[in-house]
Formats: sequence, structure tokens, C-alpha cells
Amino acid sequence: MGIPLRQLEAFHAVCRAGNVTKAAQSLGISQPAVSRLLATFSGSVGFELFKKEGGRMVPTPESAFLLREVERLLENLDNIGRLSIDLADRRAGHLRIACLPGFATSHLPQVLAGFLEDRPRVRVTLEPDRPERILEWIIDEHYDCGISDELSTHPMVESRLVGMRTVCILPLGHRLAARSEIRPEDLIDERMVHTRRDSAFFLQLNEAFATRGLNLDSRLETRQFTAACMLVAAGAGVSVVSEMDAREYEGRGLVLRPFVPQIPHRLVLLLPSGARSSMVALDFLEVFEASLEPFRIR
Amino acid sequence: MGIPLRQLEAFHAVCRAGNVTKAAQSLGISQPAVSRLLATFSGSVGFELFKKEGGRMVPTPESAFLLREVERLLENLDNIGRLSIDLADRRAGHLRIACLPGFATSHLPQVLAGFLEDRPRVRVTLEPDRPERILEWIIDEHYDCGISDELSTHPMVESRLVGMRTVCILPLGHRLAARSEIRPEDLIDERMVHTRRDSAFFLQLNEAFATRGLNLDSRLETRQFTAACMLVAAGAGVSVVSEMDAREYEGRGLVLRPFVPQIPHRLVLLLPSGARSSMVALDFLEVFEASLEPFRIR
DNA sequence: CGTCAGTATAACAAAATGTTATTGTTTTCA
DNA sequence: TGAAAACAATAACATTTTGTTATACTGACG
Repeated sequence: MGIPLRQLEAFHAVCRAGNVTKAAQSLGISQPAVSRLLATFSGSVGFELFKKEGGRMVPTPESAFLLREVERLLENLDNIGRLSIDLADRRAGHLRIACLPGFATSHLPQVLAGFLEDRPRVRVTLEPDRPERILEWIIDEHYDCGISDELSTHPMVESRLVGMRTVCILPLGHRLAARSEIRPEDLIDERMVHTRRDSAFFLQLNEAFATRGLNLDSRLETRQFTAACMLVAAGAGVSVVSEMDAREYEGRGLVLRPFVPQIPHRLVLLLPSGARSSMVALDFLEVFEASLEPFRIR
Repeated sequence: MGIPLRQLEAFHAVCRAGNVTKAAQSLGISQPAVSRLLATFSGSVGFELFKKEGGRMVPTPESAFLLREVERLLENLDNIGRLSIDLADRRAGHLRIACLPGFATSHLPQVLAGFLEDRPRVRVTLEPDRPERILEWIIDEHYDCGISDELSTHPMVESRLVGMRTVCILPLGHRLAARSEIRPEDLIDERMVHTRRDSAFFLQLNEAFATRGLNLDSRLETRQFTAACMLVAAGAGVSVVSEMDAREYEGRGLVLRPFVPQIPHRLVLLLPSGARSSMVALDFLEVFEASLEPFRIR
């Protein structure tokens, strides 16, 4: 059978203290208790643990050799104690996030940094990818939560929809910057930067033009709002993007104006369904959702 | 207080087995015992340890995180168990040997290799140096045993004297090789290779010449018998050295002949006094002493 | 030599860990 | 669906480990 832990603790304490009495004090138990633990331990290992040397208990070469291992063990145990407290407080664990590429660079880093500030033992894996892959990853439970823009109907995934406000962005000094708000008809002569033609957001935007009998001049297509921001700032055209992303790039050559009608960008937060999530993941998603509040519709 | 080890063992066993009953079997105890350990553990850490998933106990993300640490701990404990057995069997430990430089290359390696063969967990540090330093090191307990050629009177050091047979060595084809034994008078016209002028062995050798009214022709002085062997083999002269070293170099251009009178080379084995030695060190010294037997006087 | 600090031993109390018996739960499968 | 089977939880109690206090032993030291 294994060696009783208490014996190792006693052995360690005596090595450190140099005598049984002080060791007992440091363990918060009585001296005879330590004496006996030691005697039992010595009996079971089969060699002398200590030599008495001028009133001090000095480890024999053998037990000195053992001591190093025992110290490692006790440190390890200590670590487990603290870790389990952190886990209970949701201050430790592994948080695996799959997100749209745009988030990996623009809004998420701030939120994540804040989240980790008082959770020093949380380890994070951040994986940016396309929505279909994000969904797969959540289903396979390779990731704990996903930030995407496509709703899922998969039974193993719980998705939470968040409607995000969008704005029209213009390069600095653009003629339309004089307007207090922008409408589809203002943009008919503009080169538009927009998301993929098959994206839900583009379809809605296009619809806004179509119902007014207007044609959206599609020139530049990109997956990410962040890329659209950079393109507009560089003078490549104008765009309608999530206000959150626009704010991130404000001051770098962008002008923001309300777009009417308001077209929501549907963000989707994904979780494995059925309470299989880690507590840290749940906490994180809560924090993340709160961070979206200023840019949310209603 | 620390987490009781048994709870960690139970937790680990259930994670591996996937259900409490098998875990109990693997621990060799009853199922209710494991159930309770688990319940207590869960209560004290403050979070759920398992989710039941189709008849299997699956760790929650939190406890999966803990599990890795627990596994390390248990491995560590296992290791301590085996280590203490090895230490008791004198099959583990650290053996620090300080020796004369000659031994580091000529006789010791063989002996050491044999010694370590069935003591795979013994770690060795071998430090060749001059006799004075060897003594210091033993006194300071930086080394467990010393192989030297100077007796010590230091109270903290126990020294054991071993008289070693010496022989005269000649280069192959030397005129004296015809003799069955060599005497001082045979060597008066020879260039002598010998140990340091202030070494005990040289003084004895010189004495053998002096009492016969002869003069030892000192040409080549070296600390080591092994070096003397190489020099003689190379035709640099003749010498009187420990038979043990001579045998080591026999067949490499050396001829051995008895030297009369027999002058013992006094080897000295050193140990820290007062039973402060590790058991491995004592074992080693015993083995080493035995290895000297064939070359010992009487 | 007696004192003192420290260690070991004895006798017993409390806590942890084990047991068997039994009762709830799920899962599985006819 | 519902009964059998498999498994987990609980209860009541035995055993072992770990703790306690009281006291005897031991070696270092003035």
C-alpha cells in the first residue's frame, strides 16, 4: 500500500525544524503524535531517518535523498489545494474560445484582458476561424464558447443571438460627412465596401436598397468589418458596419454616421448545450455579453 | 488543512474507471467507501466533480483540469514509494567520490561500472583531485568517500590504509627484462620515472637505494602511476609503480618485474567519521576494497 | 551529579476510513 | 412501456489512523 501522507508531512516538518517538538508545533499537533508518525514511517521504509547530532535531528544521507522528492510532493499537494479553490471561485481553468477573425484583433482582446486580470490561473486558447468551423468546434467540444454570426439549429449547441447596432462609415473629409445621418439613396453613387454577398448582413443591407428601388454598388467584398474599416479609412469606399468595430477604428481616418434604416448585425454566441460548459466559460460569456451592451440594439 | 490523499485517490480512480463500482474494485475497497470519499471531496472543493452521462461518470471541465495535477501527485507518491524501497536496499542514492586522478581513468571505472550495474538509481559524482583537496572535501562532507594516498589524522575523517604491491616496469625489449626480478642496484644506470619527490612512496623508494649506498637517478617526476606507465611504455625510462596500475597498462609496451625489496604503496580510503556516511557509500567502499584484494600485500 | 530540553512510550479519545445491508436511481432491453 | 439489471447513495456499525495527555527515558551541559 501507499505511504500515508501524514508520515511524509511529519518527516518533512522534522527535517525543516531540526527537532520533533518544533516540528509538531509547526504542524499544529502534539509532539508524541509526530514521534509516532516518524517511528512508523522509519519502520516501514526500513532505514534510519535521522541521526541525533548535538541536539539536532539531522537527516541521514538516505532520507536527505528522499526529502527532495517528498518536498516536491508536498508542493504539488499544496498546489492542488490552491487550484481547487481557484476552480471553485472560477479563477482557474482552461477557456477555449473560437471566434470570427475580426474579434480576435478588435474587441475581444480588451475584454479578455480585463477578464483575465483577476483570474491569473485561467489559461486561454483563442482560435479565429470561419463560422462553419466555429460551429463544428463547439459541437465537438474542442472549444468552450464561440463568437459567430450565424445561428445554429444543432441540438448539441446552444446559441444566443445579440443584435448589434450598425453605422455608416466614411473616410475623413468625405462629402457625406456633412450629413447627420446617411440613407441608402445617399450611397447610390458611392463605391461600397461590404461583407460577403451570401452573408445574412449583406442580404439585409441589399434589401434596404432594393425596397427603395435602389441598386447597391458592390465593389469591395470582405469577410470582416474590421477590414472594411481599414479599407474605408484608406479611401477605398464607404461601408455600413457594426458600430462596435467602427468605434475601434475611429480616430484613424474614419467618420461614423447613423445609417437609416437601422440594420442590425446579428452576433451569435455559441455554447455546447446541456450544461457541459465549464464555469469559467459561462462566466466569460456573461462578461463578453455585457461588453457588447453599449453597442446593442434596444 | 490539506486535502486528504485518499479522496484524491478515489477521485482519480473514478475518473479512470468511469464508474464508482469499478473504481472501488481497482482500489480494493468497497463501493460505498468510494462514494463517501467522493462526496466529501466534492463538498470540500465546492464544485461538482462529475456529470453522469449515459451511465458513465464524466469529469466536469473543472475536475478534468484538477485531474491532471492529481495524476502528477499520485505518480510522485508512487515514485517515493519505489525510491524508499531502493534506498532501503541501498540501490538508490547519491554517491560522491573524490579520488586521485589516476584512479579516475584506470581502475575505478571498471569497479564503478560493476557497482552500478544492479543499482540503476544510484547517481555518481566522481571528482579527481590532489590528496589535500580530497581530504578537505571529505571533511566538509561534500564527498562521501575518498581514494587517496595520504593518511589523515583529522578527527572528522576515518581513514583506512591499504598496502598495495608494487612492481618495476620496463619498456618492451629492455635489457633488464631478462631478469626475473629487479633490485635497486640494477637501476643505477637507468633513467627513473617516479612520483613527486615529496611523496611518501618516493621517500621509501629513495630509502631503498640509499641504504644500499646507491643513488636514484631522478629524471622524470609525475604525480600519477598511470602517467609513469605511459612514459615507460614510450621508452622514457623505467619506474616502480603499483602493480594494479601496471597491469592496467600491460600489453601496451610494458614489461612487469618484481621489485626487491618490496615497497608498498600505501593507498588510503577516506570516509567522514561518525557514521555520517550513506549506506551506498559504505557499500561502495566495501566493493572497492574487495577490488583491490588481488594487488594487496598479503 | 542534577537540571534541562527534548524524545519515546502508554493509555485512551476522536476522526477517518473501512465494512455490510439496504434503498434509490438510471439504463437497458424484451 | 415496464421489469430486470447495473450502479450510486445512505445508514449503521467496525477498524485503523491520528490525535490527545500523562509520564518515563535520554543525553547535553553547567
